[in-house]
Amino acid sequence: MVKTEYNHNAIEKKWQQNWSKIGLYTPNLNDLKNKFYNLWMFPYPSAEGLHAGHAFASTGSDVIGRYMYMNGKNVFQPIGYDSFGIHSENFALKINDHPAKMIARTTKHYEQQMRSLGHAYDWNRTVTTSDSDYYRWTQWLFTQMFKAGLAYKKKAQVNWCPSCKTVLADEQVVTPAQAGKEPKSSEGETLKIAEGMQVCERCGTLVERKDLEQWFFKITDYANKLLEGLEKINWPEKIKTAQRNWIGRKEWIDIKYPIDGLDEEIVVSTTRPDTNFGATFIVMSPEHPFVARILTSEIKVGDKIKDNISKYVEDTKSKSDAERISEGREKTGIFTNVYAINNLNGNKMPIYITDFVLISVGTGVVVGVPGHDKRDFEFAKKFNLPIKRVVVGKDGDVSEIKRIEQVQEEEGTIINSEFLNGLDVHKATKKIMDYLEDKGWGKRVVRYHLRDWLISRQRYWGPPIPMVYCQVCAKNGQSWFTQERDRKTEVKMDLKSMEGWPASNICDSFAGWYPVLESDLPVSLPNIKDFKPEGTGKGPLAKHPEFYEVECPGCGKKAVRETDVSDTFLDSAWYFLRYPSVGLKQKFAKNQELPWDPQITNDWLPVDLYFGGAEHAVLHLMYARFVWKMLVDNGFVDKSLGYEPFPWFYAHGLMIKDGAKMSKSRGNVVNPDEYVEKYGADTLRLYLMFMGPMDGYPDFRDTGIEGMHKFVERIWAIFQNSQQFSKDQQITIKMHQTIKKVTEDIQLFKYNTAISAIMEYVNVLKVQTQNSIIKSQNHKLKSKDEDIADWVSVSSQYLKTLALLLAPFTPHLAEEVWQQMNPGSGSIHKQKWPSYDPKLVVEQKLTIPVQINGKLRATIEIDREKENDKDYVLSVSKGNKKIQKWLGQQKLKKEIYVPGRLVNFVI
RNA sequence: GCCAGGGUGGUGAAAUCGGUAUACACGCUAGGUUUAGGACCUAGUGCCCCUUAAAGGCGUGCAGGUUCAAGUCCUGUCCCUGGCACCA
Repeated sequence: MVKTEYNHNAIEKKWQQNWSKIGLYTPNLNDLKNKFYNLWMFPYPSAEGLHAGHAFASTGSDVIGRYMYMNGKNVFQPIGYDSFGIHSENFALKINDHPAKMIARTTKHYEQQMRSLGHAYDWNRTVTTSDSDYYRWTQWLFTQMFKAGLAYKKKAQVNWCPSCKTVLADEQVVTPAQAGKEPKSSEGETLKIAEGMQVCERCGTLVERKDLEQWFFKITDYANKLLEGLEKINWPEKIKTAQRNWIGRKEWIDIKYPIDGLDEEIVVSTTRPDTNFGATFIVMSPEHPFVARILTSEIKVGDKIKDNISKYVEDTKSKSDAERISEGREKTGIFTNVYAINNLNGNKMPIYITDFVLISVGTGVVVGVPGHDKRDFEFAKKFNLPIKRVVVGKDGDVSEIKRIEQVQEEEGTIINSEFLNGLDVHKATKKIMDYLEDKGWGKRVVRYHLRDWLISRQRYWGPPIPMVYCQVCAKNGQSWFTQERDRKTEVKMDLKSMEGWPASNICDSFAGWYPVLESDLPVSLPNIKDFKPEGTGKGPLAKHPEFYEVECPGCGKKAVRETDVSDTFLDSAWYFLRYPSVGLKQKFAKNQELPWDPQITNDWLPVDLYFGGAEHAVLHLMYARFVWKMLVDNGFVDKSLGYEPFPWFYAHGLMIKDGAKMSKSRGNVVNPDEYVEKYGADTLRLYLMFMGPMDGYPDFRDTGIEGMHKFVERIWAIFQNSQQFSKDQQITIKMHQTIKKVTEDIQLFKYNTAISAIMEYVNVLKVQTQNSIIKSQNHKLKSKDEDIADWVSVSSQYLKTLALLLAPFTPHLAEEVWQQMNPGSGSIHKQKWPSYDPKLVVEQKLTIPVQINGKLRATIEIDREKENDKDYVLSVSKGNKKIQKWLGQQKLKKEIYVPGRLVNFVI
């Protein structure tokens, strides 16, 4: 055997340079035949550099891209940097650097790292979200949101991270487990994980609530569209479920109860009216208008009670929602001295005011059913209210009955409901909803859990929100909307046609606000030194009059610019639209500038395969879908492209190290660079893909990668000894089987089993190599008997196939051996993926297990042609010595033969 | 609490229209080669019984069931991971 060492460093570098030189991965985007837009979620360039988890995910995406390439697809595989935003800024603050400087450094480092992994990225079309050339369009997107009536500023109780010193969207407030961080107090001390903990997705600090005026995007307008769209897309079920849960569509019923002695009604909302027969009281949020009317004495309840209520309402004001509904907290409340009447049974129910009922949920009034609800039960115990349970019959929902029995042991009366007898929860709910609507006592309402997207951030490193506020215009009730209305009236647009105009009826609420003129974009982020967040509720730009003092776009007088920046997730909500248009002229349409070329966009979108992490289930993946839908609805993206940006999404898993998620604080971050240096990118890629299924949570281990390195060297050795192969039916069959297996597995992202199939094939070749050494010595003597030409061509076919199958996993090695074998034939990555002959994937000999009473006792070998000859197979089985011994004098009860699978004798 | 998904050797994991459980690797053991180590090569490696071999018994979280046959299907149960949650 000839031994030549495989110099991975030199060979990998050589091919990376060559591919770049010949532009192998820069597709001609005007060639639309078989387009395949293969997208991997772009990383944010942290100061620590790319870690092995990135390499795992990106290689997974690269393998399928390369496979598609070899299957005749015109693959576009771009890469960029999510470099704007809080994550990058936090790193810059940590290392005491300016984010702009840091990003310039880290993106360079990332590029170098990603190039070294040998991914097939089109380096001519990259995107960096902090470039003004990019964020100009993020700002443009904001103005379009505003003009579509989908952006508004409102004072609200919002999530506040005391460490990042900014507000956060609901989606960015998570459990410590989701953040993958240990929870921290606002002082930065590490806390023990407790149930219900809500932390900042970025830094793990316990989130607080603050009342602040903030910009929101009306994603709630799209709740139903976001929900419906999930039905048609090829996404993992768990991601779809997460989005469904987050959108939280539920059918409620608002039920009217007359108030005893008053000409009033109270509207209670519920999703479980089936338990309504067991209602014994009503609880109302302190913010409810009914309470306000008590306090103004419009509704008379007596002075003493009124005073108590007034005090209780005041007390509640100091408490956050989270605090009010926190588990285990003792129930509090005030009786109003007013009763409501349950239409269903005429029962009088006392009305209480309590803080565990939130005005933001339903109608802010809840009917108390202590027999069926834990909170109501606690409340009833505290205020000595009756407890009643509704039994809906033996055939009812089992868990429901169990729950009832549990309470029954404690106290209360049982009501047998004939009305709902025998129905499960869903049917009972439907029946009573129908009944209540028929009687006119209730009305079905669809409600969503989804909340509007809080878009402003009191930080520096982001696109300044391109909005201007003018006090003069505000006083006059003027805004962009009033101007637009006037303009439209002036050009004699049919006013009726404006009915659908999103903001035609909201002009008032936007008094004073103007988007920055499109021609004035970008609103550049000034290079300031005091960019550190201070936590005042205003961003660092608020200290710079030279930034915020501007002319009003409406009246030309002095006005102020918004000083908050937008959320990072806005940057990443549209980047995939930008990639194909990078490098093209900015002015794409006749009358309107767009961030993308409409033609190229129509040709290349939507994304064919989106490859990314499951952690973005309700963040990026929800925001991007929303933005896309808005762009389609407002004519910026052609309807014909469909209403979903990612029809196919694959969620890869997460690599761990020593049983935990990689993080710098744990000190378990694996840097791919040292492995690339020591073993080569091909070995690393192969190891990462072999560790386990792509959607799993593989643990990185050094010993594993050493094993893979040996495998790579073994492959190299086989190619260096290629002349010693001879034709062999066993190898031919194995080759066809391997092509089949690898092809099928890659399509299912089962790279680990695809690689093990290649290993089996290599093991067969290896045995052959050894046998060949002996054979080739005899060969000279017998060469007349053999067809040498055939011998050579078959031999090279075995190896060519091996190289082709390896190409997506080990692109450099495959290229090197391919060029050795086929000089001048072009890159292996442009070759056609091998196909298999279905006739040649089956072996001529079959091994059939023979069982006695279902236990394996022997195996027999038969010819493939005899596969369906039951009598023959059974007689061979009975002729087997071991089986004869087992059968002996026993009576054969039954003989089973599953053709080609097994034989079973029952005795 | 509700909704998904999952529990297989010392380790990562294969195998689910029911049909040879543990493929492929890692690790380990023994031998070869080597001055030694590493590397490489060969053999072995689920557990139990046994001097060894042959033969056998037991084995996919646990307890049952269906079946000629169960990791795979059914019932119950325990545990783990993820999503939602005093949402009324």
